[in-house]
Amino acid sequence: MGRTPCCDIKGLKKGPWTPEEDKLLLDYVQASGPGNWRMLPKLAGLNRCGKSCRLRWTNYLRPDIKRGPFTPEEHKSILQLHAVVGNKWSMIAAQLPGRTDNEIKNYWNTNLKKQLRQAALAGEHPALAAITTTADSPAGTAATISSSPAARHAAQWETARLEAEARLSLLSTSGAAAATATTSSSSSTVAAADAEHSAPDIFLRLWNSEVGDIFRSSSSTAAVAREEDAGVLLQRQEGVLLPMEPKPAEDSSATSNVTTAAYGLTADEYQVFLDMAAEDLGGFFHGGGFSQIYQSPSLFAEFQ
DNA sequence: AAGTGCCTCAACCGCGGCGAC
DNA sequence: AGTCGCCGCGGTTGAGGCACT
Repeated sequence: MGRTPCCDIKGLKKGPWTPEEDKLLLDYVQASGPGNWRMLPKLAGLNRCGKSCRLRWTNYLRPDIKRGPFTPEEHKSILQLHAVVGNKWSMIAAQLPGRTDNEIKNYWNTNLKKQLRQAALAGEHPALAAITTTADSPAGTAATISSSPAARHAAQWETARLEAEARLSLLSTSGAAAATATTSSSSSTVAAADAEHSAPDIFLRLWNSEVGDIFRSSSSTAAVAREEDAGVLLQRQEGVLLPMEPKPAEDSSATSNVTTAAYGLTADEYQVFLDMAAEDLGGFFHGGGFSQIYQSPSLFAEFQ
């Protein structure tokens, strides 16, 4: 390849946008619509790369962007969606109308992750401690999981399950505290709202569903050995996932065998499992997500 | 009032996916 | 089938604002 990135072109402006540049971009997009970001700067009279223009539009200038602090519903949705899909910010953003992936990512990194870590360091949630610390470490869980899809998937499910369980525990604790304490902090507001909703956790519901049954039955026996075989660099210690010493990379030709062997499934069976999970989650996502569920009593009842 | 450290968030960077050729 | 180029995503950075001493 070796293609020169568009932003390497000399003379293009970088850094903060001026109001004049914003107006040029806004006027052009409103007149012609977004698209062809590569050509847009030239057509709009901007001395910026297309990438920068797209980012400015999607994260700041778009008219449907919602400003202001996250609501308790949004807060909870982010927590639960993150437990299910991980750092798929665009996927999470798609469930929160008016919120950008960048905004959610920042919110998570500066707010939610800190909250979880503080709770973990307080000794209330050892599982969270392992998750939040290893996830931050370059040599931690996410970074050291092998490239095997099955291994990644197994680790994601396991991590999400532990995180969801710990979070439920955290919410029940903080919710009870919020019911007795009368502070005005945003976190207690959120906790109070959570306690008020006491809604089921999407991940635990999925975990306890038919999809989870299949996953558990196919992966529970000799789980540790399988995780090692599959290259999942984790070890379980009293319910806490800890990073293991890295093993030499698997031969790529053997990866598909490892994939299915890790679960004790044939390739077809594994695909069926993935399809079922996708279908279950897909229905959830296409149904409008958590905000939709919370706003609709019938949907909420159905979800329980 | 000045200095310092922390936090937030807009913006950048690098990479991968995917369609066009 | 291979290459090119655009787009979008996730991780990271750093300037500016804020709180604290």
